[in-house]
Amino acid sequence: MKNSAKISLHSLYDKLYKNYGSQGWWPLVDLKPEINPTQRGSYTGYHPGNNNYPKNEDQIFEIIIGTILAQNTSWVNAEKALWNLAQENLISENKLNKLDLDELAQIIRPSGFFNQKAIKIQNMLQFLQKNPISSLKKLEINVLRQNLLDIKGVGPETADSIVLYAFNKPIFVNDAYTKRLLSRIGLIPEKSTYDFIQNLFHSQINANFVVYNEYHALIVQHCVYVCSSKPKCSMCFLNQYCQKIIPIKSKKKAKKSKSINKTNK
DNA sequence: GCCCAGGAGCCCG
DNA sequence: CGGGCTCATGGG
Repeated sequence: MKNSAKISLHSLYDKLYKNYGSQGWWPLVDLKPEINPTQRGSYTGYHPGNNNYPKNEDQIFEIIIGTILAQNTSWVNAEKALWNLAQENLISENKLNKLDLDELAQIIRPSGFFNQKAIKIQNMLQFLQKNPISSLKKLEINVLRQNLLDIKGVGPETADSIVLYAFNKPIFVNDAYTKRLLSRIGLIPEKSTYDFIQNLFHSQINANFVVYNEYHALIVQHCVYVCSSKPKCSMCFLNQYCQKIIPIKSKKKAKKSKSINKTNK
């Protein structure tokens, strides 16, 4: 287990891309009548089309709302909330500004944490009134990121997702999947901080919007279906590089230290 | 019923 | 600065 060869971040990207291809994030809601809920992004693999093009302000706005709705939930659930908004033609600053907090919360219910997320969306709306999307586009990347981080309810992953996927600026989006994958293949310690992991990518992968866009999306793709919390190591094309191959059907816990706290809770 | 999902804020030592 | 808690729906 320990003598597996380490893979570089470049090589990891190449292998993910070779296996999964372009992910075309960010997935946008598509209200075309022939597209029913079971044909949308979350069901067809998250990426119905290539979204790597300059976005208009409506699309930027939708992505910003989507990043908040997607916090700590499945994209399927976040998309249901977006779908609810879209059906009432509410994915616009003007419309959302007229909506009161409780109405908004009910509409986005499927995304979970809906009371908190409604507040976060309103915080974002206030921010956008002072800082319209047209002006945000002109900001230097780190200034934009910091402005977003100052909004209550926008943490590092959400800010970076907006910078990258809404504004097409090159920044690497770290997340729970990235940490899980990298720690399993032995590239980082399990308790690495957000910034440490992000800096690792920034130091080894040249700043490029398309690459950062695809890289994060590819990691999500791989971790949802293969390197999941109960990983499918036998079908993983990375298992020759992995430090933590978990045999299928293993019912006993690998370590007993951590599970004790949980079961006694 | 339990576990998990593209986090963030807050509190506490 | 790190760890634990809270927020909550929906699918497996």
